[in-house]
Amino acid sequence: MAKKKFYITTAIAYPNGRPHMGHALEIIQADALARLYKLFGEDVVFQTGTDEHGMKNWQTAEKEGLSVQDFLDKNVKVFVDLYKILNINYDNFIRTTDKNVHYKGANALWKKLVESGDLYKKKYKGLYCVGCESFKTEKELVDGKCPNHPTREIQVVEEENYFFKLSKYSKKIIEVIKKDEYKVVPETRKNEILSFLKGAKDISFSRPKSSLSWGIPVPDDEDHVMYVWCDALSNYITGAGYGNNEKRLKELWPADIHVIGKDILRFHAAFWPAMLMSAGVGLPKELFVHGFLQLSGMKMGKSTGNVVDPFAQVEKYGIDPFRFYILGAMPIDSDGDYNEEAVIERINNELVANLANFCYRVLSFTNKNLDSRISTIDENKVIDEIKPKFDSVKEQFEKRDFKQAIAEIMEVSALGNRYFQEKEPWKLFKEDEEKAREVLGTCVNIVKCLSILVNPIMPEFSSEIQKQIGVKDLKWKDLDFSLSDCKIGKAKILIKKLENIEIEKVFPLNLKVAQIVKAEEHPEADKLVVLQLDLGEEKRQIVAGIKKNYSVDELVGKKIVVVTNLKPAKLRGIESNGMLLAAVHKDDAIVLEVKDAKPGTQVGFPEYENNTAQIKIDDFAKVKMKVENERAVYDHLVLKAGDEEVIAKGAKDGSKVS
RNA sequence: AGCGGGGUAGGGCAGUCAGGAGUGCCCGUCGGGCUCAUAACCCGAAGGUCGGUAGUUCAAAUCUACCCCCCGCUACCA
Repeated sequence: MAKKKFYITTAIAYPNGRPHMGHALEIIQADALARLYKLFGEDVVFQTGTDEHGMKNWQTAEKEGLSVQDFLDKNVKVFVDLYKILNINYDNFIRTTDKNVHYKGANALWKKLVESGDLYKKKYKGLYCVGCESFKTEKELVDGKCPNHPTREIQVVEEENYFFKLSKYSKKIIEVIKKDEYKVVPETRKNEILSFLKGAKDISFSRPKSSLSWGIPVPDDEDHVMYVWCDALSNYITGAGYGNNEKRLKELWPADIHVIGKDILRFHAAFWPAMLMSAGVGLPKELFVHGFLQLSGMKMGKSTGNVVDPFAQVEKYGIDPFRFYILGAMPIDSDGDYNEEAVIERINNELVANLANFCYRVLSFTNKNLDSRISTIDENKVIDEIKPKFDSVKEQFEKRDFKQAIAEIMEVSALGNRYFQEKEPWKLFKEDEEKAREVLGTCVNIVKCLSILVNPIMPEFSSEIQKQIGVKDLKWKDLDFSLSDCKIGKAKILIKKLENIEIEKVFPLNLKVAQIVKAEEHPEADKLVVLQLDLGEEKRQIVAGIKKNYSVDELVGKKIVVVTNLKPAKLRGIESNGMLLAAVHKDDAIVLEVKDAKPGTQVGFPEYENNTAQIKIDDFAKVKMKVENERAVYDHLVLKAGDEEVIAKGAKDGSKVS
């Protein structure tokens, strides 16, 4: 029998829109693992793909005026393009709309579950929200309404669906997860799923064709379509040959690692193993669950045009540095942070200054002063210090802690830098060339080892360094100091320090100075006042909730700050076209004012661009501005109208500005 | 509100599960060294009541209980 291959997968992406940073994160992590196990000498098969059924895809396609298939083809291509740009070395790309491979496999799996007696039909009566297109539980409702669509009525809908006996398997699954036969990494996720499994109920496994037409038909029952579990999760085995290529399946399955995000833990650590058990298929060995990337400083979302686009980021920072940052940004058991200032900092001060510079420094020195030749190396202290690091790096990789693995690698090059400094070869080579050759021999070997260690993270950099040394395709077992009496190639700078990079910072609000020309009490409300404003070029009417704090008379003539890009709304029947800014602390509200600035003057922060796109009230609520010293402060910057600081007179420090 | 994450030096983090002198990393600041290298590298210093209170203990950043504060998600969520 052929040797078992090392099979690693990512979750399949839902190609309903463009790929975002999260997709980049997951595929980079999986790719790094795939490369790691190749270094270890495994025969790796790496699969990714797309999850193409479901109402959302269907609807979005319709909205764009395309046939579903055209829509999907178009979107999937963008994912494939991204993976190419990211230097992702996958072997198989599975699409759930693939009739030859996937449909066959999914059908085979369904039939197996039927044979095991684990699928049964049940009438399901549920509370259905048309807005969400999904069933809600009693608990999720707020005052009997869907929290996301409070204006719509919840309908009681009765459907007949197939159900899968998850409950039958929950005990067994708890066992295998506890024993690490199905290893859930990290620990926190393992605990989480174990507590979920205790109360696991059977799951709905199909949808009537009438409510979900875009999916795989249930075998022998035309009225039903498979729900996402059998349709999507099954990709891991169908792509490996289940139901379509038994020989291949034997080589690949069980999967060695599934890489997924924390949001789909339940499906992979509970539903999926239960399905496999029911079908009599072995379980995957490991489930590696990553957190999310928080896009700090720019988390305003789509409406403000502030989405971080992985394509643009790679373009800006380069593939390897981007991979380096992404992998280094994720703590093993919590969310990571992506912000461009940190990206630049880490690339410049760690990647370039420490590691890349060490490589160049060593190789170019050897080129220039030693005729590119190194000799045998002495037994020496630095080697003893470095050798144990190889195991530490491996250990961290095996824990899937890329962040720590990178930290360990950086220590190797830091040790190299220190050694170079101590030995002062730039002096030594003038007095004792042979001695200098030994020192550089040691250094070149360190560079060689670094090129191996760093390979899963930065494949391009790794192979380029090896090229410069004159070696190729080194594996983990080549981590040694055996390179001697040889000539190296020409040194080149591979990763440059980033300078003059512009980080586009957008302040989500478009603020202007407005003078109150008229103020009246709102006839229908006891908290609101209606203000007529002069904004220089234009007039506006806004409604503000400050009746308790100000009389209408004292408001007239004030020059205040108004949000001008807010979607207009009617408040108790009167249209409000904007919102004034005030410092709010409990029941106090103090209006932000300016003295000299003319009506219509742009208000903002010179460091930020002002967003002009219209935003919704929820987006506005996300803007964190606070009072410090009677000034409005955002990101440590003081809000200004031209040169003039905007004042909230008498406002307490820490008051929210809203 | 529910769920999740967090509060450790001026900023950003690791350390906490298996308690043992505040140990460490990156940036910033200050001082020194080096000049091979991408103004990179090396050495050193200043800077902390480890969110609070109470407890367990010979010993608590770490364990227990209670409390306070921040953030994220319910949405393009991998």
